[in-house]
Amino acid sequence: MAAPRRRRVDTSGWPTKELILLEASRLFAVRGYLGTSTRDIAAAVGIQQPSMYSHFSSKQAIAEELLRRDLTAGNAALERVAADGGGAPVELYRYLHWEVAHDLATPFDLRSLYLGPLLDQSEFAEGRRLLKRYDALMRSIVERGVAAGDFVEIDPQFAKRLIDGVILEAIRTGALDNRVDDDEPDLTASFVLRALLAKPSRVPSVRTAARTLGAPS
Amino acid sequence: MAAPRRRRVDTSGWPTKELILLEASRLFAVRGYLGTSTRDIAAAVGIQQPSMYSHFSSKQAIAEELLRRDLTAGNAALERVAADGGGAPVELYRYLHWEVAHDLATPFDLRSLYLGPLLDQSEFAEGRRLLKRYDALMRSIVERGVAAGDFVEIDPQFAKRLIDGVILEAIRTGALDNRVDDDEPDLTASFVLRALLAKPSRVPSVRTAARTLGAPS
DNA sequence: GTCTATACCCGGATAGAC
DNA sequence: GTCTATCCGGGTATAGAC
Repeated sequence: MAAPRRRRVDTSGWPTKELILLEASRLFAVRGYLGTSTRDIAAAVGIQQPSMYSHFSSKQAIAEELLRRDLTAGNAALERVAADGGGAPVELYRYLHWEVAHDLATPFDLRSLYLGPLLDQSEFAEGRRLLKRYDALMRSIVERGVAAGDFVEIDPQFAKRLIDGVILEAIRTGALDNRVDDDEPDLTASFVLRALLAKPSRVPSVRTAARTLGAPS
Repeated sequence: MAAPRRRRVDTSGWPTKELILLEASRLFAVRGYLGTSTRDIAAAVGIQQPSMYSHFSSKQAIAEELLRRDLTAGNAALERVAADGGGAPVELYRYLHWEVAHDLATPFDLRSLYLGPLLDQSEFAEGRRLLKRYDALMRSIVERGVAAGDFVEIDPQFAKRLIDGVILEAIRTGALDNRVDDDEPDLTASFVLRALLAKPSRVPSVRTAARTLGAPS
């Protein structure tokens, strides 16, 4: 609970539209989507409130754009990992590593979009559609791992929920400065694999295999 | 994502104040705290909006009461578990088991209170205070487990964050009907212990020892 | 304790000049 | 693309009768 400072980003030269997305994501994270007014966002960017409507047709459109960009990138990474193959443990490790690294590196703060009830609202159907794609891809990996005997015998849907919990925790605290000095993406992926692998002693070899393949860029 | 139905509770004979707390918690969970109006809550209870102010001085007071009850119960369970002793793995198992069972059993739906940015707002200082107590108790267990060599060598603060992620996932999905048929509290606690124990093979004996001690009632 | 009526504020969004 | 001015709806909360 020590002084949660935020990362700093050099925004010089960013177009106004990008600044709106950045500041909106941060205000959404701290005050929530509904707790953030379009006047708050405009003030953070340094423009007047109606000027935002030259870039976005509504406040909702800002949140949609943030969701679209993030979920598209995540799904693309997950698809590349699955296409590269290597077996469910390696694929899961590689995706978790990418996801946590992504959460730590992105200037946007997407907490409230995934943690709050925002995605449950009918207006955000596109985000839900992209999230379903993620669900299917992730469940496929877990199912293959269980079927192949790589993972412990566990309901794949249940395992996926626990994995989601760990990922959301990374999103939840990724923007804060209270992180450990070590390799957080590796620590997180290893934590999940220790819990899932039928033989936890395989974690080092999975890590090595994943590292050989590199990031799903 | 299959049909998330909600649990049903027999509320016959409940006093109006309790009905307000129940319906408010469920509306907060689905629409968010700010997305829920006092009119919504009153309509769900079956009274007029101003009648709520005979029971609570403000909408915020409703959320505070929900937080106070839940966090007080959780901290009490955690303190009893720690007082009973038995070693960090057993204590962690017992608390996680209690917490998940509690999330599945409570009629209140407290998702938005813990998942959204609500607790970050300055108005909810009491909730933050109670949550700090939880943080200290939980970190103490993890630190003892690492120091004693029961757990893998891991930054205790980092391990606690991952545990929090799993607990929050239980809160996030506990009110839904998409759960597995098996013993979810045990599955969740076992998942975490497999990831944390230096010797994952100890999970069965930890579970047995925890079961012998029973629930921290 | 519950009702009706209402005060009052603040939010999203539009109009139209520059 | 940004500004000022403004509309309108919906939100919290209070007043006061029953």
